Amino acid sequence: MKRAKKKIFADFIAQRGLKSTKQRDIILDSFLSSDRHLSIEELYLKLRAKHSNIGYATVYRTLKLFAEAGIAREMEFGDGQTRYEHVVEGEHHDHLVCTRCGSIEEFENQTIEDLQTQVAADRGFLIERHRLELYGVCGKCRS
Amino acid sequence: MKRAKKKIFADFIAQRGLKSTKQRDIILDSFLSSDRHLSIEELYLKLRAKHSNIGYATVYRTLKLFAEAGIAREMEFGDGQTRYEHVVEGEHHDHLVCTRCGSIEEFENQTIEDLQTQVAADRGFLIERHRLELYGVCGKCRS
DNA sequence: GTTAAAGTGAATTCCACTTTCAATTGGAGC
DNA sequence: GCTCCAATTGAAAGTGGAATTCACTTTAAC
Repeated sequence: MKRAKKKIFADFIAQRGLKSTKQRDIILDSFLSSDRHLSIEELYLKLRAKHSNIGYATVYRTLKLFAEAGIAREMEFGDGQTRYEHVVEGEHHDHLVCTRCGSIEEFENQTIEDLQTQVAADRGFLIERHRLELYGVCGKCRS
Repeated sequence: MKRAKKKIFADFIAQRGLKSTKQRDIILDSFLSSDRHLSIEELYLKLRAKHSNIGYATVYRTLKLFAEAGIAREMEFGDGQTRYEHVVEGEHHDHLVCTRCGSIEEFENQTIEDLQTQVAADRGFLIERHRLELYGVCGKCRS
């Protein structure tokens, strides 16, 4: 899967006439082997540990590129930081966010999706995207 | 209803040992007779038109107070600005946000709520609150 | 190898709040 | 009404994360 993502990004780069650089390679590598919901800051700090010469701006711009290339998605869970999550082809999911430990789980529910579409249709509204987040206490924190 | 909200806020003020000031009265009045999803900036500008002596910081702090008093709720719809919506006793609703004109509609769907609770329960997760927003094009913008 | 376009990163700016602080103002007790 | 003091106000300064600038570097296509 990591291969596939790299391929997608390489194609994106080529198709847009952009350049392949070692910073982008490093950032992509690090992103792909990271937690599924990473903020710019977190990735930047992680990178600094090994590559002290990569700037915040580059991480910021590269993540934006990932989003444009379709291998990452921008998310925000109310802590004021934009997070980037890995995009899996054809998959859509919503989130369960633990307000104690901050962990983020994912879930899918087609029935909920269908109901959303119906609610919108009833009002002549055409849905482009949605966000559904459930905040609460995860199993681990409850026990 | 406007009366009821004013009563709630007056009680809140009294109970917390805070003071009743003309700025707070003016801001509350303006808030209650406004659109249901107002940003600080929007309310501030609206107020400036009639009362040039009310500062941004006061509007900001007063809206926070409204939220604490339970007559307003903080919301954020991805445009980077915090919005305050009117709270109606015992009511819960989600939002339909038009990405063209920025209008915000509300809706309720108990079945969706129930499914959310069930999804969470299946994972040992206890929901405290949630956010569900559908982004797309409203009926008006489509026609 | 040359070179022009693309990329980089330290530093700066932007922006939406948030807090500070000196001056002002309710309001409880005379 | 008058005093006193904590609460309030608003201009201005501060914050923190995002976004942009700009003076170099690198790439990659000749």
